[in-house]
Amino acid sequence: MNDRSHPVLIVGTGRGNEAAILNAALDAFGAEGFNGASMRDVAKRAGTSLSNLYNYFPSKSDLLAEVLRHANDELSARVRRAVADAGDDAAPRLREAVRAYVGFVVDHQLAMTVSTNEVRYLRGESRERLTAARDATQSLVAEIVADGAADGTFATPHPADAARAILSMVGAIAAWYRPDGRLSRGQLAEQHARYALALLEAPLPH
Amino acid sequence: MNDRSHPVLIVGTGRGNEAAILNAALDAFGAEGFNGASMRDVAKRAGTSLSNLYNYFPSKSDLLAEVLRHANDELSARVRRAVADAGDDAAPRLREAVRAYVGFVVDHQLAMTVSTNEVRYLRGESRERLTAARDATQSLVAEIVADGAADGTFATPHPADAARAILSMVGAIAAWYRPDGRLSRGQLAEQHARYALALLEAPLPH
DNA sequence: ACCGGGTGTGAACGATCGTTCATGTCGAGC
DNA sequence: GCTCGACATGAACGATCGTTCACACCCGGT
Repeated sequence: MNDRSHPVLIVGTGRGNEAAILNAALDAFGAEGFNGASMRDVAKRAGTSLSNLYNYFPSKSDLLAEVLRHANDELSARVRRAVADAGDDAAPRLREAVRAYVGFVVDHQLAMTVSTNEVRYLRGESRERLTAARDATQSLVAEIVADGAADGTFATPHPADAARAILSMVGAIAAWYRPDGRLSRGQLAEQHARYALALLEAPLPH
Repeated sequence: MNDRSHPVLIVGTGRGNEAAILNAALDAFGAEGFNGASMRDVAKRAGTSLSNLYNYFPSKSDLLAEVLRHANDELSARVRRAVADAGDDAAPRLREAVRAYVGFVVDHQLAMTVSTNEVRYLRGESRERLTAARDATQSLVAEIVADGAADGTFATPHPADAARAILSMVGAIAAWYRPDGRLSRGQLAEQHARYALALLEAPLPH
């Protein structure tokens, strides 16, 4: 049991069963959807009791919010790290950002799926906090595109929307990717980096 | 009431309240998700009684399956029509296919959202039937890409996956498009047609 | 005149939901 | 040795769920 094809998203948090509960919630929400999964499902997957969940999270919604926060934190950290090591030119910076983004989607496919499909079930402040955090992550890519468009590296006449198109295309990988499929993790990242640069009308190697 | 910014997806079907129920189910599933929306919600939106729904559809799942079938039928018809009038060359054929696809997403944003987000709650035969129908629709675009790659119109080294990337990018419009936003329906279609051709590494007008 | 099927309704069933509560254990700090 | 908070449990609450049922209305064919 617990033999996964991907790294665990949430590691020890200091509190007793918190990480186990969060990972269980990720699995449950991913398998059945937020409304389809019950707190009893989450408890069973986490190997604890139903009522104990409420010692860690005040409600099912808060549990979802915490899961999504951890997912975006990891994605954001990966993209930030990749871009920081990519020099100053827009093209290689974008290439590395896309490769990092694809890497997250492959490594944490379920987290990406839950992030895109279930965020709409959050309400109020937690919804806004998460949307803002996700926008910040996406801005990492959008700024590279804007820089490249400004200095002529990217010739696309619509750079502002192109960033969103690229992120949509990359995020959607989570909906169809299978680890045992035709494409390896590396090939997938390479292909999508090229798609992104082509879409931006950047010069490509032949 | 019933003052919509988009055309109604399902029109009269011959049976009494069938179309009203299907459109109500589309609205309910779109607003709350399949598991979040109740049959009582659907009945209220359709202006009929809870038990009467079961005179038309044997279960909530069958109701979802019918909604998704109508949505894909309309999308498929639009793309087919557009491609049929687009001549023989791959580039204009792809352009018209993407424009038609974007047009559907804009005109039936909720249907597109429900189609992508809720299809996973179908099980068994209805799930397979719908997946097959959706694959057939997507193949309309995939075949154009394959033809264009074969005759050299599209220079991308990865044509098979490029079609999926394009459809992901276009389908994702449903997640963010707002009718009162910066982009008109026509501009959105034009931009995405260009994104698609650029991604395929086709020659572009300057 | 009657009858059967399509269409409609309100009440009800058993199951499951998110959440709360009373209670228990256990180890760290005084 | 005692206390207190963190962690854990099973039972229970009221609400809501999908579905079924018994029963009515209406109308075209006999």
